[in-house]
Amino acid sequence: MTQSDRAIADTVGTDPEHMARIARALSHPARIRILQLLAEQNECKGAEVFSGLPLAQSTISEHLRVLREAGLVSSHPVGTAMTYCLVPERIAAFTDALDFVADAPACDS
Amino acid sequence: MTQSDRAIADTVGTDPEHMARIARALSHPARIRILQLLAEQNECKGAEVFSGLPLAQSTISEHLRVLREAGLVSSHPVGTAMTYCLVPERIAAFTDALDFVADAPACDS
DNA sequence: GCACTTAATCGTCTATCGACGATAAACGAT
DNA sequence: ATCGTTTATCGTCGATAGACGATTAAGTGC
Repeated sequence: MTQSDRAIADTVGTDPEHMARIARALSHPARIRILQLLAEQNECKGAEVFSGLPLAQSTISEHLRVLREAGLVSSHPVGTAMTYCLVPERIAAFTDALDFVADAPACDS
Repeated sequence: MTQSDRAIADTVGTDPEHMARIARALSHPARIRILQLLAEQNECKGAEVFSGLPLAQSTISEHLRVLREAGLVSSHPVGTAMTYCLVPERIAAFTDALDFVADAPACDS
């Protein structure tokens, strides 16, 4: 890892606490599914998220809260409903931080 | 996402269960620290991992087990000690899968 | 064989997660 | 104002995670 690589990494945030929080938000299949659903709808669609998963409405709402608190998803009301959007930059920042690990040379043994 | 992108993604594995398992393994600050430590030592060093964190030996051993079971770290005995190595490909595969979400167009609202 | 070092496992405890149904809160429409 | 729709929150429960010290297992060296 070069000096400038390190600088970029610091910008992006390699803080273990922070990275772990993001990973935690990603650590449930339903939440991955939600992100994939949102990624598929390039128009950030409302809460047919609720019908897209075999889980109770309250459960999905909770998953959305976790994703929102991690900054991976944003939401805003639209009439009586809600629109959920990906925040791709946050996910990209996380993968960037991880890449400094992924790009490490493999063990030579 | 193009057709060929999708093919790559499938190869790499966008299965939510699988992705969530990897994220789960990454979801603890101590485990992130361990990966960073291993990435810094380009020679995959033994268990001065144990002295690198303010945690009991048994706790760190447990974290290493989680990382090993997720395939992110490998280990082999060297004399009476142990050598731990990153498996960068596994981490890369995970970030690749995530990038299909990270590369999604941002919400236009 | 016996001591010594190192890592993994066990047992226990507390804290957090994830699921659900029920309820509340916000809003639009009539 | 009331009703229906949509989402968030609450309360509860069982399951899992994470920490630790103690113990076991594996390997080296005498």
